[in-house]
Amino acid sequence: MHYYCMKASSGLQELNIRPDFMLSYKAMEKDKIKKNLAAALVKIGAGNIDADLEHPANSRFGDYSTSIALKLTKQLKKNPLEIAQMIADNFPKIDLVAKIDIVKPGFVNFWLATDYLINDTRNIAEENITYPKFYLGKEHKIMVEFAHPNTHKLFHIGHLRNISTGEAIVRILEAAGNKVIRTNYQGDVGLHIAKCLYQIRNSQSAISNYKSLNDKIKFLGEAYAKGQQTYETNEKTKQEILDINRMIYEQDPKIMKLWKETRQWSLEYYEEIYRRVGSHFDRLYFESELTKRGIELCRQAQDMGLLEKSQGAIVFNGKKYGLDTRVFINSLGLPTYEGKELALAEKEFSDFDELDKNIHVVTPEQKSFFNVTFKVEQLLDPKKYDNKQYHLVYEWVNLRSGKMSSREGNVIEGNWLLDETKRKIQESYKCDDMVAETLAVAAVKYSFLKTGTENQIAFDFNESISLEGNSGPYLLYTYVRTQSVLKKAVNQVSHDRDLIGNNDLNTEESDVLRTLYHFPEIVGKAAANFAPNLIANYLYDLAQKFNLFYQKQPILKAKGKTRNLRLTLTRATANVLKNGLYLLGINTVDKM
RNA sequence: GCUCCCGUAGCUUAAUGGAUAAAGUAUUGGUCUUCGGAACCAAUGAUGGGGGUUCGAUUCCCUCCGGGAGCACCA
Repeated sequence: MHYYCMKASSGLQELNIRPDFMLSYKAMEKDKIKKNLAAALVKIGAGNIDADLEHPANSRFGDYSTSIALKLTKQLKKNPLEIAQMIADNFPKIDLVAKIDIVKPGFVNFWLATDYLINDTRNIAEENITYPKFYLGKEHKIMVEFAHPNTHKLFHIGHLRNISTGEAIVRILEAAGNKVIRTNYQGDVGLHIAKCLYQIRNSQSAISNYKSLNDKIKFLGEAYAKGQQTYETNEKTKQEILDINRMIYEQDPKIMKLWKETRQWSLEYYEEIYRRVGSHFDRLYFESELTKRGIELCRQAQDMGLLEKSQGAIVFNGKKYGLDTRVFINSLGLPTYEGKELALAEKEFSDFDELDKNIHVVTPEQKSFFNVTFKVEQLLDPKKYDNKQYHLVYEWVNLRSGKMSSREGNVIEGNWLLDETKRKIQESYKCDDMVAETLAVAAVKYSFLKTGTENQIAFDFNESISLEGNSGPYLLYTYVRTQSVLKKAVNQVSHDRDLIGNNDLNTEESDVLRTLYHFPEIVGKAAANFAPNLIANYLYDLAQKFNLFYQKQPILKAKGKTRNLRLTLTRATANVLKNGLYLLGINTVDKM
């Protein structure tokens, strides 16, 4: 077994991933070339160094390329082309490599033997795909905490981006060999709820008036907006809202009935959305279950000298660590978000035995919050928390016209977006309800996932949710094409049939062939960088190449070996699309 | 004021320090006697400004400009 270290992106360096837990590849093409390249480098006197080896962006530069010769000019005191030639001359002859080229400034380009690639493709066509392993510790166990909508509020398109990202991260890490625990932390106490409940208590309409889930959620949203308004403008009601907030924290029976019922509305509403987008959770955590333990842990931290009293509150003084100062227990004696986080961490790290890592999928404005709480946890119990917590930043979904805010009433609800997309699909194309639903979810999820998590999305319905070009429906359409062809292929490809020896491929066949085998590597990279967009981009590239191949090269009308090869390429493309889309949390359809 | 993130074609986005900066969309023109036109081909069009490190910078460093976020009792 070779251990293969993948370079972590800058954001990942703070994970302190130990090399032996990185990626363990089972002898892939790349490892074989790397090994022989290393041998050649020793031979020419460059010593034991790790050379770069990548797929060139342009396929005319071969399947793999290294720029190591350019980097060795000083050390070897030779010009790069000379060094490149020496590397090529000393590279051990192996069947895998058909050709080595030396190019301009000093690149060494490797061309893989077509026979090998065809063999790979045949494996993929038989759905025999092995992903590289990516482990973050010896337990191979990771918690991914995502979605986290707060009760009594709308599930908006920002949450939709979160849940799409979180779900994809979960599936990718699972594919990379980990046991993944899905959790979801929801705020069901706090001022936003007090505002909402205050308004309901003081309104004329009884909550029993609202029957459908839709009406209930709409009612909650309106109540919150009004409560928010009076909180800001009326000092007297502000005090009453603060009282209600305290009652919720203290689980005062006078407010519990209303709180429980409205909270349940929210939870049912969220369950419906989770089902709709194909997510589920192993454990839902709630702020309300953390109040008591949060206070206890803060007291404990205070006794240890980690937290201190300041202006009636209990705070963490971050200055000596270069961090912000933040409040853990406010001057009313209630635990803040920070205080409760200590109790959450304790639960999360004991409910499922030992974890290698806990990944929190959360927007960037909570950086300061996480830096501080992670620090306090680590000081509280280094053995338990050291290097275990990670804040995976995903960025906001903003509107072209500006930020969404409930105050402005321009919050775009997740369900609305899915419904609108579905409607648009059904207006433009003939397809049944199930297919339209799958396509809508695919279009929405893909539109979020194709962008890197660290980029803000400027959302515009007509432009963001596309059904053509680089879109979810395009990938599904490509998959449907493959299914259609494969169904019509009366003589299924016989995998025993010798495809090898048919090396005279045309450009389109070759391009598909030379893209298919990247798939496991891409999944490994996506896992190591927590970057679903790498898979999205790869699938799109593959789909484009397949569609061009499909356009120019008849599959079913071809004869003999050519037909078999083309069918194998088609089947392999289908499998990569299906498996890749699964990793993105997107279902395929056979007809559309 | 301090800290962090982001500035790539009209718009939305790609690009482990590598080769001619890649797509979608929009605009214009083309492809159907052919396996699904939600497709394919072509044209037009870009790294915010200025320094630096390097054989090589969209990428790393400095600075300026522009956008976003955070910095004590919200979550």
